[in-house]
Amino acid sequence: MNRLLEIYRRLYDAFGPQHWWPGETPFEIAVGAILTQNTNWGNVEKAIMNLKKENALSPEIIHKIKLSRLASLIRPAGYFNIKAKRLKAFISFLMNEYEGSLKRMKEEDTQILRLRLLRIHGIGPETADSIILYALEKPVFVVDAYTKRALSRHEFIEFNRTYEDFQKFFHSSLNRDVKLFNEYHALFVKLGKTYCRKKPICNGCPLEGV
DNA sequence: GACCAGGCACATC
DNA sequence: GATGTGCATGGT
Repeated sequence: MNRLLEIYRRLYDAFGPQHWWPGETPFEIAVGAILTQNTNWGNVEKAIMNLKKENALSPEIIHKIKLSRLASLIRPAGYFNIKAKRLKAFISFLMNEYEGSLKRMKEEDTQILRLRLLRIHGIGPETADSIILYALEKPVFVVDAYTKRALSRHEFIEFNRTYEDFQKFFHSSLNRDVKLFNEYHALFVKLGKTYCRKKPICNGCPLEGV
């Protein structure tokens, strides 16, 4: 039995479907992926609400809006000066290379696109993969801090391995399935919020004894 | 008041 | 390649 599928089954049985990503459009998902960097999702929702309220949640508006104005709108998400620049950088890329269209971006070869996203200032591996998986619905596995904690605590792989090492671990033993990767990552986040935090609450953890 | 949250870039050794 | 630091709001 594939151990990673065993973990998936346990998480799914414990928590059920997670209905990710929370967002109405691919563009909103991509914006959320940048805003949620090291930040509680509730704060991101407030920032996105501000953008919607001002009718600013579109590539064209964010592209031309003043940096200081954008920063003040996304203030609740934290790191707002940095994230305003990161949003601008991503959207310049989207406008210049794909006519502001995520549908166009989706047509790009996945590996090429991933490398191009990683060259954008402020887009690292987790953000790039979140955009590819959740906004563009292409099968790459998203690794985050919760995933690393859970797998290292249960001695599957050392915490200090690289992002790519963790990702390969999943890619090499699971089918490249968008739905599976979507649910699996979301379940790791759920697990992390419930049990596998910096200060773990291991009692009752569904991964006990895997 | 301390600690944490769905990272990333940059400096320094 | 490894380690340390700045970025910042809001909930527990």
